[in-house]
Amino acid sequence: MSQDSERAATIYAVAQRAGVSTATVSRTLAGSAKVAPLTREAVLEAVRALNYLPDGAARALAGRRTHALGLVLPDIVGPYYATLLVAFEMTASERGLSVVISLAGAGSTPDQAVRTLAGNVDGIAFMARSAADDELIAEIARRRPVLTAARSRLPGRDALFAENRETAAQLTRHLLEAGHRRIAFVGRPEPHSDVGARLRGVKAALEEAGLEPAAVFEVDSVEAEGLAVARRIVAEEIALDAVICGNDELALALMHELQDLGVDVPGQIAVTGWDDVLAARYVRPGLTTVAQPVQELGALAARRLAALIDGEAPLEEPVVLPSRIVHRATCGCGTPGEGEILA
Amino acid sequence: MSQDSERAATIYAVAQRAGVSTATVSRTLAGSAKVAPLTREAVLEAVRALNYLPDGAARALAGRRTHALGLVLPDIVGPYYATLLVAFEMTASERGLSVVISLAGAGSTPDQAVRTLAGNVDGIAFMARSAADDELIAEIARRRPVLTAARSRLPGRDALFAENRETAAQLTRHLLEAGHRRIAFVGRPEPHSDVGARLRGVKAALEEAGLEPAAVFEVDSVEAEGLAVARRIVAEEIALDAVICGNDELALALMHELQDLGVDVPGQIAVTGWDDVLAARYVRPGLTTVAQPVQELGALAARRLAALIDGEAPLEEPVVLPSRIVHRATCGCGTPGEGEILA
DNA sequence: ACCCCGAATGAAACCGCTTACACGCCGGGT
DNA sequence: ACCCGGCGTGTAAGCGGTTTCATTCGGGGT
Repeated sequence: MSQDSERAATIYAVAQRAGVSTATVSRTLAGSAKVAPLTREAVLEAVRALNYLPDGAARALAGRRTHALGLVLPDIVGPYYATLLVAFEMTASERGLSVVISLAGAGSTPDQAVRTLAGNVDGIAFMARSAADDELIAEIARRRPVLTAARSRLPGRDALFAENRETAAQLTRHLLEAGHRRIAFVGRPEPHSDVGARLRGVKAALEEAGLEPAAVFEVDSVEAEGLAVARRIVAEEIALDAVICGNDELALALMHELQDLGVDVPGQIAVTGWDDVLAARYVRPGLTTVAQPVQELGALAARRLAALIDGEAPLEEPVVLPSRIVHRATCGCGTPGEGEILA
Repeated sequence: MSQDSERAATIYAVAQRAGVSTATVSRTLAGSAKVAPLTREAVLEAVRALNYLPDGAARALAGRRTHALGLVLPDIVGPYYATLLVAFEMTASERGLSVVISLAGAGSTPDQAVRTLAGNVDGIAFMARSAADDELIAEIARRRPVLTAARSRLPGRDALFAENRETAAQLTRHLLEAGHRRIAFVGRPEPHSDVGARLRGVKAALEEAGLEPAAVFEVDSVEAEGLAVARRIVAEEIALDAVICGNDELALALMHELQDLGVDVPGQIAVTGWDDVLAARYVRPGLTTVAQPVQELGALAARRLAALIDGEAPLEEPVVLPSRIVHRATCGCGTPGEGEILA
């Protein structure tokens, strides 16, 4: 046996040892109502003596509050979700709430997992392209407060976003100002995805300049695809001044391979990414990319969800947090700004 | 209001609508005991019609099982913990268990958070240098199955590790074979930490060769420190052939700065890291580092914890999973092996 | 001395589900 | 025809807390 076999002490045992009723123990521990100092001491001493651990399930059942937030994420590794998660958890735990996560991998039976999750928490935040579809979220929303982040919005529910479109347009204009004309995009612009919004921003900026994308490579955001695109560009001699990638993995792989194939970055082809991962700082030349407000997104999600659970009204409008272009060297603008390694 | 105000359907409502008792509903949903096909259908239809969502708290209370695993991590971002977490969650969810995380940040009041967590789950995995100390873990262990990973072992409890010492020794020997003699170590070797074990391995291998570390820079594993160490090495003209870093962040920052200061890596100074982060593949020259079996660690932790909860006996011996040196170019051995970007 | 009030506490009714136990029913063996 | 054994189902007792409501008790005001 891993744990001691003595049956765990209950609130009744504590009450008995302290010579009070369970109500008093409960009140003492909750710190809510008034308890006479002497009584309080007796209770606390009994708690200590019995190594009493309140049962979360019983507490949740009686109090009609699990004090837990659900977080549904795609099963993707990488700094983006890790950062989000950390910020979410920290914010939740500051408020005494715990976090139950569910990685709605496309493979499994996410519906059931999400439903079970819903039965175990006070509210759920659905992040990005997690496998839960709108219909399922709507179903859950009828029973629990719910919120979405970086994901298509549900009418009447809180929605959080990191800015994509305008930032992408800005990035594109920057590239245009640096003299690039033949600009390509790499990434799969799925309907309501971030990457889709980025492509729209790029197109919009290009259109302002009377241009259109020199090419759009619709590939998944994984390293192997970046590599493949680089090879295609060189092999098929696609004439390009710059390529805007939907994320950093893509950009890093593409740039690395371009260099291996003898292409000068950014001299011949400029490259940009999105996310500002660690590697973006360390490759040479430094990768120009976009830093998203991931921490803020995670923290805000937890805060809003807690507010909704406390009965606050949903926000009228989606919240859009600003992203920030990090100028390094691969955009070829010649004036690298910040983005250096913090000293 | 965020969610519909109609009171959520309970098992009683379902039973009534289906014309059966709550026991039958429970049995049907649990899929455990025999239920007549017709009855089952009636129940399921009632569940659907009422959009019934079982209350996890009530279920846990009655069943004396939360069906949840606790995971305590340091509040560190980076691919290591993200990968661990993903593997842990996937493995848990395959078994129908949910995962409650707690980031035991050194700052907060981790003890209380961990205790509360313990009251909400069937068992807890303590990972790496999370803020929970041995005493606290021992206290929890008296009430719940508990396991540690990449962390000092608790007598009588399961313990999982990634190999550190021998791999570090191997890495050191490799450096020696490449002709390096003056070898330094960078990282803070805290008592039971991974980094400590790595330093011991380095020292052991050096000793075999009749050497000792040319220097040990005891700094935290953050970029800024790597940068600072690089500057010291150059400014103080410390004569070094190679520097083994406790993790990749340190190695990347150090190497980048060394290069900026005109030092040839690995020509003048070889550099190695630990963890095999994404950036290790993309810097030039490619960073030689050590890949840890993080996924396996996470998955195994979940599997073992589930087993302990099911009453299995703890393992007699700690489990040590092998790490793997990824040879790239910064070790200066001239024969870069694998570690290329996956095509 | 009496009354009233508030503070501290206790009794007990839930919260929604699981499950031990009991029961009714039906079919096969004797 | 009778008995017995299972199967399918219902009854009801918890699981371990929270919270409402009532009760007790000690003072201060008049």
